[in-house]
Parts: sequence; C-alpha cells; structure tokens
Amino acid sequence: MKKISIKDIARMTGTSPTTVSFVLNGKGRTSDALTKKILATAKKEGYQPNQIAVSLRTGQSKVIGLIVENMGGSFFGAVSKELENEAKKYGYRIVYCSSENNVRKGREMMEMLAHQQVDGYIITPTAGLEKDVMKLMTSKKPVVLMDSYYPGLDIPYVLVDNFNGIKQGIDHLIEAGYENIGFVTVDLDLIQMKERLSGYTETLKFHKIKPDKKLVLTLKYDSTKEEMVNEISSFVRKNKNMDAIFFATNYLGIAGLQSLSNMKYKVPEDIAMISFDDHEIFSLFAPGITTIQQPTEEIARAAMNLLLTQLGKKESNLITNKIQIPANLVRRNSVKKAKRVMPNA
Amino acid sequence: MKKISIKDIARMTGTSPTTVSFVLNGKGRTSDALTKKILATAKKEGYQPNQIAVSLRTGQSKVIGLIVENMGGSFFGAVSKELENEAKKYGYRIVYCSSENNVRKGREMMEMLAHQQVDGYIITPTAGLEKDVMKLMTSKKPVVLMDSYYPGLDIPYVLVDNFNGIKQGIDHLIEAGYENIGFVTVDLDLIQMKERLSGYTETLKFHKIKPDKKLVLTLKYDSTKEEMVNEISSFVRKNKNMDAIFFATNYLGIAGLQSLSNMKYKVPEDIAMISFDDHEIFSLFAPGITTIQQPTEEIARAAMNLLLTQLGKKESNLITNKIQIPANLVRRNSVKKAKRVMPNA
DNA sequence: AAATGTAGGTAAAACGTTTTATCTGAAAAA
DNA sequence: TTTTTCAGATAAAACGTTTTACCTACATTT
Repeated sequence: MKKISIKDIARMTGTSPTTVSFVLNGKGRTSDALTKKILATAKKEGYQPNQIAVSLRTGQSKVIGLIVENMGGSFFGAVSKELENEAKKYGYRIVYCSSENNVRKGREMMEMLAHQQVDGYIITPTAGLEKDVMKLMTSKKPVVLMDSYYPGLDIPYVLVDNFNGIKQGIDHLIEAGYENIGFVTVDLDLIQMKERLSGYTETLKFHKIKPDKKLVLTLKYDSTKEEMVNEISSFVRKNKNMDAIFFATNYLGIAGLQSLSNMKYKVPEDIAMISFDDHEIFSLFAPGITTIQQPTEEIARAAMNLLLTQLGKKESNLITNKIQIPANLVRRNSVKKAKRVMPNA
Repeated sequence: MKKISIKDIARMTGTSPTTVSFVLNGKGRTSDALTKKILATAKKEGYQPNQIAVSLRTGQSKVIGLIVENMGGSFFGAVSKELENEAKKYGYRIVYCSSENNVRKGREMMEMLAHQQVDGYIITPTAGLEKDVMKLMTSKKPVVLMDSYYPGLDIPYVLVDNFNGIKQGIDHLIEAGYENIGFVTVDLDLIQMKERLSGYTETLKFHKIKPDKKLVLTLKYDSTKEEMVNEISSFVRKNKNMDAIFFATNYLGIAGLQSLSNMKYKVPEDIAMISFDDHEIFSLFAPGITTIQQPTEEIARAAMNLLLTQLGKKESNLITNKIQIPANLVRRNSVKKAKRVMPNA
C-alpha cells in the first residue's frame, strides 16, 4: 500500500496538483467549495507531505544539526529536551552528533551534517574546530555556539556566565569565613575554563586575598578517575591550611568527593567544598554539596532562539548575539555557616 | 557559492550526468580514461552528493529513527554511541526522539519519523504503543524493540535477560547467607518489570524459601523522589527481619541508598543491598553497591544488527530475532561475605 | 462592441539524483 | 560487403513537491 501523494488527491478531487498544493499551503486563490473538498479528502486519506520532496524543492531540510561533546554527558541530557521542544514549535527537527572532544570526529560530523543539508548548526565548540566553524559562517550557514565560544571570532554564542558564577561561589565561601580556598581545574584549552580560573583569582583579589599558586591544582583532562582522585588527595594533604576547595566542573567535584571520602575528611567540618555545574550526586547524600548550577534550559532556549532568528523564523528583540546567562548558587550543606574567628578572640 | 552538482561535474568533464553518476556509483560501463577524469574532478571540486535528492530518487532516506523513553536517562547515554557507530558503518544516520513514557508523545514521534521517511525504527516500548508498532510491522517497515518487548506480538527485540539477571543476584545473596530478602519494584506495566519480580519469587522458591508478600514493595512510577525515599524507609522499618534488599531499577536503588543513609543504616552491616542496572553512583562511595549490570553496548550492537539485517544490509547468522543477553553481576561491597549461622551454633 | 480587469484554475519547469532504454560507431562475424 | 555484436556513452523519465507563468471565462468599464 503506497503512501498517498498530492497527485492522488488531485485525481480524487478532479483538480490539479497545483491547486492541491495551493490549498494545502494557503497560497494562490481557490474557491471555497474546492478548498473544502480538497481539505476533506486530504484529511480522509491521511495525506502527509513527503518531507524529502519538499526539502529538495524548497532547499530547506527543516533539520538542525547539534554537535555536542558527549551524548552521555549530563549537559546534553539536560539540554536536549528543551532544544527539541523549541525546535518543534517552528517545524524543525534535530540531528544529534557527538564530537567526543576530538577534532577529527568533530570535523567528520560537521561534514556529515552538511552532506545531509541541515539548515543550521548548534555546536559545543572543541579546540581546533575554529576554521571549520568559520567556514560555515562565511558560507552564510546559521550557527550558534553553546556552552563555550571561540574568543576573537565573531560567532554567535550562548553560555553561562562562568566568571560571575565562580565569583558567587567564592563570595559565598568568604562570607562564611573561609580564607584559604583551593581551586581544582582541568587543562582543557577551552575559554570557559580560563574564565572560571580568572573568576577565582580575581574574586580573591577583590577581597584582598592574594591568590596562592600552591592552592591551584590543574588536572589532565585525559586522566582516569583514579588518577584524579589520587592527585586531589595529595593536593589536599599537601595544603594543610586549605579550609575550602572549589571544583571547576562537576566531574572534578565528584572525584573530589570520592577523594575526601577516602581520606575520611568530613565536609564541611574538616573542609568546605563547592563544585561548578550541578549533578544529581551532589544533591543525594548528606551533607549535600553546594554548587554553581548552570541554567541549562535557559541556555538551550536562548541558543535555539538565536538560531531561529538567523533562520528568519523568529523576530529577535536582542541587540547582541553573544549571550551570557547568570548561574545559580545552589546552597546545600557543604559550606559551614559563618563561625568567623574574631580577630580579638 | 552554490554547492557543486553532478551536472557541474558533467559539464567540466565534457560528459553527461548519467556517466558521472555511473562512475561515482560504480555502475554501468565506462572507459578507464573517463573514469579517472571524472573521479579526479569530483575530488578536486569536493563533490558531495545531495543526500536529499538521492533519498527522493531511491526512496531510501538512510536514516534510522530511535525512540527512547528519555534522552537524559543513563540507558540512552550508554546506548547511543554504540548505535551511532554501528549505523555509520553502513551509511546510516540516526534521529533520536524521546517518548517521555507517554503514549501521545510516543505516537507523535512515530508519525514525525514516518513523515521524515526513516528507513527503520529502534524503539524502547511504552505501554499503549502496541498497535502503532504493529502498524509499522504490517507495512513492512523494519522495526526492532530494545530494552523491553510486547509479549505475544511477533516483533523483533533485544534486551537483557531480566529473569536470570535477578536470579544471579538472589543466588549471590543466598549464598552469602541472607534469608529474608526484600524486593522493591515499581508499578510500570512493562514486561521487564514482571520478569524481574518473577525472577525474585521463582529464585526464592528454587532455594526452598517461601516468598513473603510483606517483603515486596511496589512504588508508584510517578512518585517524587522524596515519596519513594519515605516509602522505602517505612518499608524497611516495618520489616525488622529483613536482612537484604533488592532494588529492581537503578533509580529505586538510588532512592534506597538515600533512604538507608537517612536512617543511619550501615550497608552491608545492618542490611545488604543489590540494585538492578548499574549507575555511576553505585561505584562511587564506600562501600560500593553490588549491582546487576546491563551489557548496554552489546544490546545496542545486537539491536542494530537485527535492524540492518531487516534492511538487507547485513547477512544474518541468527536463527531468531528475539534476543536476550545475559546480565553481569558486579560485585562490590554491599553484600557481606558468608558468616553463615551454623544450625548447631 | 471593444477593451480591460479579475477570480479561479492549471501546465510545466525545477530541485539533484538514479536508472531504463536507446543510440552510436567500430570491431567481429557472415 | 553486409550483418551482428558489443563496448561506451547518453537522453529522458522518474521520485513528490513548489512555484512561475499563463490560460479561461466571465464581469466590468469604456
């Protein structure tokens, strides 16, 4: 049983394909009688336009390509549903790919998407893909970067305000009386990691605390979990004066949690902690870890809006196409209430 | 700068589109000289076939639709990469959708995929979608169910061997000397949940233990986490004799973990536990929770093979298209070593 | 009565491929 | 020499739409 086409409808209603197409798309002029008749039979026969034929003719695939670092990751999980919903409102579908934080794979995915004639791209940038993305820009393909960006390149992006997110956390720690705050980060060459680090050092300076290099630990991205846990342990042991520790990503925070738990450190009694980027695990067990949460739905919505604007589907009320969205401080119990040591005590 | 088409290549090489197509697809007869020339210019110009035009002409979209319960879920995360890899080997792409365990949404997604002319479907079944899936079957569309199936309907599927997975866990507990084993499950109307429950009762019977209804707790699927945690707590408190507890899914296990931790129960000293379906959290903290792990990559690979076979892309060496894959018992430390109370002690 | 306008409708081209059927010219067979 | 064969190449149709340009018949204006 073949699928029913516009020609079939035309034959059944004794009209031409043109008229059917006009009626179905609300173009041209057609008498009320014919309009009704065509609409009725189309409905009765369950006519669905062949999207492929439409795409070929119109040059629009109505597909958006999303390239993300890792489809298993929590960022993707949080972001995908919102993207899908927004896209659907405007008749777009999404094709997902993962770059595995790997230049070759990322490039391959971009080619694949181009090949499949997607109308626009949402990409979480990997270092090394700058040129490929710029090629899209110069060929006028709509692109939005998400979760990171390429500094110096004029490409629309939307991400969390990393600097001020970290600042909120550090402020919170300092307010609570902590003074020797450690920072654990990772050696990924991504702008957001740099901004997080500078959020840390600048906020300390703002509070007249001199950043101490020994209190910063930079782990290798491709370390195993065990290696990370061990490195964090010896970092903590080496810095006896450290009374709080800030993790720059959630997987670092999780490794840290495990490390502290191995060493039988109590949080927050022995050491306070905050992690950037919330995760189910942080809310799960006593005492509950305070985090800087990314507003993922908002990020997704903003990214899709930016893209739809470029696609001409949506009026923009935005002046800029470079968006930073504030992060949320989620207070749990890994930071102790101020028990400030009074100077005259 | 328009994309280059087969006509362009024809013009450049002084041949016809037919010849170019033949050369590029290895069909027809073409002299070596022309072949080389065409291949060379195609490469030089970076020719990529317009997949949409190909699809329209051949009737093959080279796209596989995947409908999963929830794109944020861990099952999806684990399975997606493997599916993608396998699909790519045969030139297929994947479009992902989530049904949100919701009949209306699931149906909508299936329509959307049909509309987009996908060549085949991989679906994690939701109750209520039986008819829609059967409609696909009768219209000869390739379909594979994953992670569950519809009992009584002749639709290919691949999932973990739930019954024997549970059996392994119960055996393990009994071997270690536990006798009053509780079971926490959820009221989802899915065959795999029934099989897990019967795995529990049958294995107990096999060991001459009479299943006790009071030791089975069935939670509502749409409960909040808090409600689950509370229900589990009172369940544990009500059954003082219970020395081990088996959770039928990972989110139940996580709730249980939190519940036990709230009540200051020590695992495995106060109570032993096992959860079906592994999760990062279970490996993370002392003591480490023993789980029944689903071999997700294998499941994904098997499902894709089944589908590719139906698509005629792959020779099958399989007799059946209904596959159950053994689960793995991952021993951690939530089950204490046998300290069997000797009858004569 | 002739010219003009207009509502309602359609033929045909186009999108970029694949594939069938056919055409050409030269070599081989008669 | 004429016929057959066959390798090598291509014209044209088809996939299912959208859209341009045009046609018809009737009403209105001059």
